[in-house]
Amino acid sequence: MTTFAGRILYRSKVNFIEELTWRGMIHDMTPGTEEQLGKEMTTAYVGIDPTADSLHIGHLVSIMMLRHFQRCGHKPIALIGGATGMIGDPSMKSQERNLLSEDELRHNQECIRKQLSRFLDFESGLPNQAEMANNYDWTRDLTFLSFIRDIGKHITVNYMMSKDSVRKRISGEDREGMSFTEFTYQLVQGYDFYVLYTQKSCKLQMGGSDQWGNITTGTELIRRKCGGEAYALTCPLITKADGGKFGKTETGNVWLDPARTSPYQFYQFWMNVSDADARKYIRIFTMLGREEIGQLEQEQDAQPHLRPLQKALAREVTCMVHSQADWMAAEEASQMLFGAGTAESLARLDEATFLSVFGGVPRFEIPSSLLHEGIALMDLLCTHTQVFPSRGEARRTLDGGGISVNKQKVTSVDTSITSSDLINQKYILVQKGKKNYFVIQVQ
RNA sequence: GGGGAGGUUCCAGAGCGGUCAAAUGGGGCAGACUGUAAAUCUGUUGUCUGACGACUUCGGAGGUUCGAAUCCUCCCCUCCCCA
Repeated sequence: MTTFAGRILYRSKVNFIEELTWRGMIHDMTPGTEEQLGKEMTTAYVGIDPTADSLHIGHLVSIMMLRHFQRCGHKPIALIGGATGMIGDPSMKSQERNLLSEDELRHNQECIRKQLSRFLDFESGLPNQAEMANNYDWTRDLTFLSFIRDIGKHITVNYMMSKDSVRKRISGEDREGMSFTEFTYQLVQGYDFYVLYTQKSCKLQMGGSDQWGNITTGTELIRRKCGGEAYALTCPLITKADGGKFGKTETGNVWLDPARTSPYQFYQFWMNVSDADARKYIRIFTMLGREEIGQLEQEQDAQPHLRPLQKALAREVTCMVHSQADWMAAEEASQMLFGAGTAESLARLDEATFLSVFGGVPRFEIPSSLLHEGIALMDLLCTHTQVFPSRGEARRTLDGGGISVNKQKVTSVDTSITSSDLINQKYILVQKGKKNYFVIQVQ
């Protein structure tokens, strides 16, 4: 049909929209988005809040979108929301944000960039090499006057008020009202899109479905201010089948930084996903193809207790975020902990194996002198280590049969621990509930 | 500026002078059942104590009272309506 070189190049690649569609990653998009992507190499961005120096798995969906985008021959931009992050998006219902200093901001940005480079190509020199931007750079010196003159003039309050995120806050049952700052958020974000559109001819913004209103304010601003055509594409918010929040564990966020969430814990997070969620997540968080996933689903149906989906999911994501070695170590540890591990097999472990198995398990250190006379288990768990935050909680858990030491259930509050309980003369393995392991190491 | 409603333990939300560490629901944690799943059921959910009990909590500061989350005063904050 056409001989235009660019078209042929990009037509030969996987179709981005098709890819995301079968993976269940498309919630909504503006008309013409697919045509735009078929026409030429397109630049798209997603926003990332630099609130910490590590990403967590809540960011992973956006990252995967960018990853697919780049694989399909397009150019991804990761936009660090240094400025917008200070305001707080009303659609997230987030309360006050603390202001980051510029140093912190840059530090976080650098760390995030490193993490992103595992997913995106930032340095091949190819035309669709990924880029990073920070909206603080163009917002910092923006004056209020120029903002309301040059940007605010193009968007009516009526338009802004019609957004769900705004409407929900000013009408309806639990209206809370919103500050001017929050109200302005969509315009500030829209301005980002405008800047990227004019400076990097970025024509598409992607994000979670809660971002739809904010994104379309951007496309609207681009249309009104310079008559340009820009597009929006959102993915469904990741949910859990039981309605809980995705990406949280008892201990909080699941981070990509191994110093914050060990590869073992990371692996365990994915292993513990429910069946229903595993089907959904494996499409979103892994690059596995259709056939492979179909195969795994059949296996899951046939032998659900083997958890092939969870295993594959945990393997793929752990390898992608951490490394193959980390995955193997995590899997080995899991085998030992959840497999047929008994008190005897535990005692038989040599130190090297023990360490490799429990490397990712939270560890506490105590001086060896504590054990000479023997020590009350309660003291050990509450005062000398932080396995439990309070004695009351420790006692309650114990009463409910929730504490095991070296794989053996503890039944008495008066249990004490001595040197003879040490594995390899050095370690004590404590379980809080079935799944939470702690290692106490003697110094 | 005027009028109204309200700030309670992780959240929502009762309590409105003692019987309140504070109902109920959600969430969390643990147990049973299982497949390291879901659903269900059970226990638990301020700190210390083996237990009796002690101590710190109901926006903040004072006050009334034998006794306050509950009454009074001032202050701070939030929301709604009118201007």
